[in-house]
Amino acid sequence: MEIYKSLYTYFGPQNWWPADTPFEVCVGAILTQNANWKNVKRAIENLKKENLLDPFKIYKLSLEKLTQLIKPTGFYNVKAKRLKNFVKFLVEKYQGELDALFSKGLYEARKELFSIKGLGKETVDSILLYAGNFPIFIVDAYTYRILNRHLLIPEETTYDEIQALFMENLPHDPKLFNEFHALLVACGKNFCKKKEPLCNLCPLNYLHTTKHVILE
DNA sequence: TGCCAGGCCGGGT
DNA sequence: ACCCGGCATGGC
Repeated sequence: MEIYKSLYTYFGPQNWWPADTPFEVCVGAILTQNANWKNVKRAIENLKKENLLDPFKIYKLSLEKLTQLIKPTGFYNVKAKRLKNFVKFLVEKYQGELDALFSKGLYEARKELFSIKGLGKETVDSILLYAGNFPIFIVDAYTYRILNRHLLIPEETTYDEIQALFMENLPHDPKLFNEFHALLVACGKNFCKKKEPLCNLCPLNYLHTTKHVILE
């Protein structure tokens, strides 16, 4: 919470996820896998321009056409298949309705999403939090690097451990988890980059100097 | 200009 | 059970 406040004070509200619909969140979550968000925006624009940002339309779209449209995100061949896997799941199992999936509850929906090839932990959790509004904390490369660099976690810490760390120390509030993750990304983009081992301007700078051990 | 981005899978130890 | 190469474009 301390960290959250520091980040919020510095960066302000992030207004995530940048999308018009829950389905757009899901598409963005898949396309942003190890990709620059600006490239993802371009790909989503391509889909919107042709009015294809819809589960049934992507379901019917040819793989080749889909591949062309999402090219800017990189890894377009695998991502096109992943999108296809996702919409196939959604259309054939839930009539294309995300709400039907989400009505199963957080952990059942999470299990279902994991069964889709190409959706890993971060992608699934992003869908659950930002499209489903479920209180699940997302861990990503920024989260890991920021915590590790400020000596809050050792190198070998896993996704599940980091997620548990947040979820055991914070109220399960989707609004809080939403903002917190977005703030960590903002911090990571601006300060805790791979270069620059020490981030003097980082609003979390105080953490490793004052030997904070816990996340509260 | 080279390194990196809001990961994930599959094959090899 | 880990470890690592492959996937690939555009930003800065």
